[in-house]
Amino acid sequence: MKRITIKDLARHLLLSTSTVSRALVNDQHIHPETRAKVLEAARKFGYKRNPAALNLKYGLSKNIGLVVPEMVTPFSSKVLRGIQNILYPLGYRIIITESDEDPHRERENLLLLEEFNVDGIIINLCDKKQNQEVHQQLLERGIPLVFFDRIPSGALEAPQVRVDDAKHAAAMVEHLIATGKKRIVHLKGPDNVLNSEERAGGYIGVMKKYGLYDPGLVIEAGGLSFDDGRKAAELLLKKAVDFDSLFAFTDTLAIGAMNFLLEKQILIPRDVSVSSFSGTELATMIYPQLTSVEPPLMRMGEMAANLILAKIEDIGAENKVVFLDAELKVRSSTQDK
Amino acid sequence: MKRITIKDLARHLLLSTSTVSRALVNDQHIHPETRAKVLEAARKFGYKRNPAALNLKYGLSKNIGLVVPEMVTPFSSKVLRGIQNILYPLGYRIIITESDEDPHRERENLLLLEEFNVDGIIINLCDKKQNQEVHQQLLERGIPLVFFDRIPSGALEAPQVRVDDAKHAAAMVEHLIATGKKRIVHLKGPDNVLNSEERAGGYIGVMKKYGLYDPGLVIEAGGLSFDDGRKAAELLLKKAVDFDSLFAFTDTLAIGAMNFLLEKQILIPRDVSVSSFSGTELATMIYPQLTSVEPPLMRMGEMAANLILAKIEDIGAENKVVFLDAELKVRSSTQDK
DNA sequence: AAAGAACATGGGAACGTTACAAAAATTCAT
DNA sequence: ATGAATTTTTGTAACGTTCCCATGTTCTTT
Repeated sequence: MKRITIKDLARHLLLSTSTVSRALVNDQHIHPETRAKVLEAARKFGYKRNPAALNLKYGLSKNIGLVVPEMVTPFSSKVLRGIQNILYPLGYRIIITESDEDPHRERENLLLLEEFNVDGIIINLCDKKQNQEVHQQLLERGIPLVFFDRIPSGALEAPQVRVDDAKHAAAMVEHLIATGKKRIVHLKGPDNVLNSEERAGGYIGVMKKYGLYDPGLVIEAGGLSFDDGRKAAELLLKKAVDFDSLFAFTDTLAIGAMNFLLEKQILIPRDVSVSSFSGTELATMIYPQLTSVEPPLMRMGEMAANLILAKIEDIGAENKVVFLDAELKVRSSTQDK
Repeated sequence: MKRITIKDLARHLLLSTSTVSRALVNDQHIHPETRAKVLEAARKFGYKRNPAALNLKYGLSKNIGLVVPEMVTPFSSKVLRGIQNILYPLGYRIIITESDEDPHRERENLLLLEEFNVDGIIINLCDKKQNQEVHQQLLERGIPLVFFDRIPSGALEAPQVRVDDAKHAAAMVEHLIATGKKRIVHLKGPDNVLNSEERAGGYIGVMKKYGLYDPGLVIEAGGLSFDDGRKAAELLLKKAVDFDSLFAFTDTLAIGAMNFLLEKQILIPRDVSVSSFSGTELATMIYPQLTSVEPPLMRMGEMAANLILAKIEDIGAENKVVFLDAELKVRSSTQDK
């Protein structure tokens, strides 16, 4: 089926392509009657402008790349939703790539997206500094980047959307303490993620404030998967750490740990209460439901989309760092009932 | 940053654009030495062919659309992974849209993708017949469709990738019976999904074979969400249905039901064993882990990608219906230990 | 040595759209 | 009525690439 082009319309209406084009873009230098006729014919024949032609003409592909560490949990999907909300109505296409928590794949994804001629890239890092030269390079080549959630350690000239990790981690620990917990384990995220340090910082601050801090309570997960969570819990038991609650860097870690504890007949929340950061739907899919700090993921996506649009429009636009407020959702994993 | 074009290379090398082009596409009518020079310059200046120009020239956008009901569970992500495996190396971009289990949004997504000028669409339906005119229309306009997992009820001229729902459902029921269960509830999928009927068919067949069939054991879920699963379980208890196990249409339904049962102190698998179809990572994220029929999702995606490629290459290609073999994964939700 | 074959390169059109300059048609003021 | 001002329309180049045709080289073959 051949696509209807402006030429087809022009031929049919005995007008020049320029006139038809002007009618379609609502230019002022055109007779209202002519415009009406063109619009009518366009409707009738189902004319749609050819994005490729525009791309070629303006050098803008109307493609935005998205790079995320994984899509197994609903985290990225939620952010994607937000991005789509903003970008689809504007005619942008979104190309998604998964890094699989592997900086090497992240690098490949970024280069692939550049190949695809994207107008900009929205990215959730898998490593706080591994690909910094690539990011820098992309920026220098005029491809704007926007970081969200997991941000780079160095000072890159790019906007960011994030939450205040330390603040919300602190709030969570306060919550645990308020429910009477004293031996709160922090399942810290891996070193290669900047947020690990910040959330741990929030935890340590509050623990110290109440005189509860004990370095033995902090245990670092090797990665961010369920399995890493399991292994961390296993280690806790093996080391015979005395604990009454657990605050994990992430949903996945918390759930992995929780499952291991349940297998060992440790009841939640009766014996140990469990909580996490970066809560997604996952937190409500499991039993018992997981208390978690939930960032407004959809808004995060919308914000990131708006920031990238601003950068596309004006490459010199300010590199804002936007902090969004997360919500502390208390669920059954931290309250006996 | 200006993109390097063939013209730039031509100017620099004092050659015509035709020659440069020929060197780059490895045409035979070119002196090896010239080709080497061009390739070297291309490498040095970081030349990349402009996809938009090719799109315009050949009328192919190298965009493939993907339409899925949801991305909250890892189901679609897994399929996407498979699709990417095949299509990204070939320079295709994949544009993802979510229908949110809403035929109206599915329709909008399809039209959006058409607007985006995709070369083909891979789709997992949210309703077996709601948008059939749209699908038909797209096919008529020369946009190939490939269906996977949830397929249309009518006979559309399009390839499909699926599993044998009845067969695998039957296998699951056999498994439950083999573990000594007799009162097996089937949490049937909603009417608007074709697979519901087929999986229920497999269930009924085996139940009858063993003389265990009782219509009272079949309960239809209103939808496919966790909540629909919860509600179904609630209904089971309210109706005081006597059952010792449960086979759900889907992971999400099974998990929703399971959580409700757990809340009511019904232990799994001690009191009731639970199983599902279309298992994803979700099945292993929960406690106890869920026994499930797991279709090879990544291969499903790869298959779908290959089928759409065949159709793009030759619109008249055969409309194959590919059946993939699913695996029955037995986990703790159906075995006492 | 000449004619033809084989090879290597250049020129230009085409894909669909828009923007600018130019031309044509219309309106207006005197 | 007539030139000037204004409105409307047209022609054309350009975006980057490829491909066909034409032209110019070099190499065979007799």
